[in-house]
Amino acid sequence: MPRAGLDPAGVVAAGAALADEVGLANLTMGLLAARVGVRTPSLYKHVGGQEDLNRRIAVLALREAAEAVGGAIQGYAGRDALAAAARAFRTFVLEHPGRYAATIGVEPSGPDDPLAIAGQRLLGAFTAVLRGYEIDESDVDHALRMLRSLCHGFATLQAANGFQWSADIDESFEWLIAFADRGLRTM
Amino acid sequence: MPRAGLDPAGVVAAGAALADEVGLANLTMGLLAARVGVRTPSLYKHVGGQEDLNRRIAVLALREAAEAVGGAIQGYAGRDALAAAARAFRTFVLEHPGRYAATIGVEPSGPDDPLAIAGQRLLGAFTAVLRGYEIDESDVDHALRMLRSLCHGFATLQAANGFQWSADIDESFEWLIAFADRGLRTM
DNA sequence: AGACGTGGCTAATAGTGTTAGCTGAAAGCT
DNA sequence: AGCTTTCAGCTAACACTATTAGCCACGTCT
Repeated sequence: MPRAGLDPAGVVAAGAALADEVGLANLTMGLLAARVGVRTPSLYKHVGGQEDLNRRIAVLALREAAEAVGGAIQGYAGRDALAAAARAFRTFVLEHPGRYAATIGVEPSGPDDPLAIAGQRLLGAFTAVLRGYEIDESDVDHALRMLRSLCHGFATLQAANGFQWSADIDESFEWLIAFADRGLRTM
Repeated sequence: MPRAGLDPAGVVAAGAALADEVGLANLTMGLLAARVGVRTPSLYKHVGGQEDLNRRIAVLALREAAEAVGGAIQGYAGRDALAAAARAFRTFVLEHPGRYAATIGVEPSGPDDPLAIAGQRLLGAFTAVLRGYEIDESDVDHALRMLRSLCHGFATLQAANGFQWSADIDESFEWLIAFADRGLRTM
């Protein structure tokens, strides 16, 4: 039996890619094993099990999302930064629905959990966007939650085909960005 | 073997209640069977299987949510209606996380699918809220999606414990309602 | 009372996650 | 080089869940 040369990172990356392709719910250990060219039990040499795999995919997704959003806002401020962040976030979720779905419902075990750290990094990117607006210190947390709810809600609803009827979805998203921008500017 | 006197509606109601208690992911056919006092295979006399059960729970949840939101806004308009609708929606999701989770990711098969009809009813309640604002016809769809994204995003993030840090969550939600109201009033 | 439809049962099958224990390939040491 | 050690991958086995097949008794309807 020739070695496949796997490591945890490779397994997680393959799992994330597979989740994007077939949907997180259809990501099975057997399917992943076949994808990386190995029998199912061998996966347990690299990840602790399905739950552990899910957590690691979530960490990967949050890091990538933070990277995408953080990179997109570089050099922008105010409305431009908001638009860039929102678009980057939505694009990420739509291009990687499986790994993003893995982030929903996982709870960090503590403040130094890699999951918590990755989440904070994504949050940090949105916080940077808010610095381009004149917002009271006491409002920043609320505004952050509002942005997160808007982006998360819109992206997940679209990913789940939650918008059935007519109007153009891209147009709605741009409208939504403008709406948030106006609200944040007039505080 | 005395008959248990079950029917589809009863099974679905029990399934929804159980999903709220243990989480949708942990809702197993065996657990549900035990709950209603019957062996697992007997459930298949009332529902088509797990997927069918999930759809039916989703329909129930959407109907109940529409009822809750629709009832809450009766007699109110403008900001009061918006606040009542948002609070009712969030309360419903937090009190019934399992059945609400069942609504995510299910797609109606057609316009006369009970699922689609129930979804439209919920949407209708939010549409009624928007009638209290002076919004261009062309903006209504976008505003509706914005409201839905905000409420869905906030409620699901909170239900999944997505808000980790300090600030008070109820306060954030009220802030969010005020934010949306201000934005909708100044269009 | 007798016939019938049907809700409940047991038994069996398939698929998935996981653990135990073996074995040979790769890496390190003398 | 040869020896040892580690460990990635394998097979076998088990537990749990969904689902189907087929039987049987309860309750209803005439």
